[in-house]
Amino acid sequence: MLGRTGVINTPHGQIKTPAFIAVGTKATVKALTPVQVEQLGAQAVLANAYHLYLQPGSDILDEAGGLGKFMSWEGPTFTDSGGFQVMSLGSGFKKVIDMKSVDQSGPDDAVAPGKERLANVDDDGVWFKSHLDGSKHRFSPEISMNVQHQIGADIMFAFDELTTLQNSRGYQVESLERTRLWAQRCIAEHFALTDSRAGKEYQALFGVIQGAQYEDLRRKACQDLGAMAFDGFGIGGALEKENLGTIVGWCSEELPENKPRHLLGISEPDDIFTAIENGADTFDCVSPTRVARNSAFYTPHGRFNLSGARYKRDFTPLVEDCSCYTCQNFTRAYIHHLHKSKELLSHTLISIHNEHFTVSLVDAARNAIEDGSFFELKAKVMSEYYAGNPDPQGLPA
RNA sequence: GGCAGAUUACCCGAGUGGCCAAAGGGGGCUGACUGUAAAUCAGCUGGCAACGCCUUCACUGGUUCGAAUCCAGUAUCUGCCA
Repeated sequence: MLGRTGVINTPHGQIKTPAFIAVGTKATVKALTPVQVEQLGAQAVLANAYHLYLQPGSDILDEAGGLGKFMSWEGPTFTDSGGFQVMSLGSGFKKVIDMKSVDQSGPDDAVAPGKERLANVDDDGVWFKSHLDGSKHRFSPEISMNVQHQIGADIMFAFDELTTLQNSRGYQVESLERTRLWAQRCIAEHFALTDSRAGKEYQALFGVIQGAQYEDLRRKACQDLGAMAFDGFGIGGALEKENLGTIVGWCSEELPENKPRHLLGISEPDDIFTAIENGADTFDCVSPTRVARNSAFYTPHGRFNLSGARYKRDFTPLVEDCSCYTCQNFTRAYIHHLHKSKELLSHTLISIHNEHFTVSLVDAARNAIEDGSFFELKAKVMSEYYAGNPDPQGLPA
């Protein structure tokens, strides 16, 4: 058991860990007001440097007084570095999943069929083609840090290269070394910027651990970055659901005990428990809100799609005992109707529920660690989540 | 009353002799979504005992080896002239 509880102190308050961080890529948790985000229980919000740099421009956030002030969120904030976009705009995330079983032998920089490559990596940084207007932009460790300092979140991430499962081991090694060098440059730039902004509140920098599914690479990355002056670490990269726990475990064993570990982009209930058990402190994920906009809702018995005709006359809440605003006030039939008639309120109501569900799950795990009932809770959650929905995603085996 | 035109699947709408159970939308149904190019994407959408059969393109009859497509009549609708 590597799971633990703790507290992350930020200029905008504490984060009790384990904690689920709501994703607000473009300085908004999609479809939700900050008041709603707070009331559903989220402790912090994570935005994205690449997106805010393109629109409205990180200088605007700077002028506004920083991310929190700009979006009127008073709690702690994070920014991702734009590293994820190296992959998603580079190889095309959607197609990469499809290609998993198709082509393992192609060139490492292969672009999915029918996709235009919008990012190209070199040792110094990345050329991005804006997904908004096609204009060309340069991101590097230094640029990412400057952008993130302008955005002004409490916790920032180092600029990294996220590889895919299709990349060869050779490429993973090459990429990992690039990410290591970039981490050093991020720290140097971060300190330079921190010095030049004397008097400002302390902002933390997390390094990002890559290394795909390879134990030696993961451990080495942790040792390398763990020795650097980071305030915490993100565990990122291509990982299959089955080895998520194992990989997080390797990282937790190697990384400094006294620094927080954030698992990037994970939120399915089983994954959360696996990750917490293996030492992850915080999480973020787009899933609760994205899936909500496509009408799927989480329940203790699995994830279901509210667009189904079977909910047309279902006058029960999304989840019977749920304490969220949505479940306290609305029925499945009503939200089904909103979704079918394309009313925007469906996005809001389901997002509130899904975020609340995920945040609460992590909160429950935290409490369970404290009173020693973590494994009991995990067993209960896991068995229930799959009982009503034996194979919700074809996983796990 | 006269002249001209229209009628296609749940809706809109292509198709004017065989490659047509019939393009394309919409709607409907199902599924996917894990550091957000995602209010997105994919599949299905006449019936069936289903690699084949049956019933459909307003209705009735006809021409033809073969008709959603051509002809005649009927019905309804739309313009213009009275």
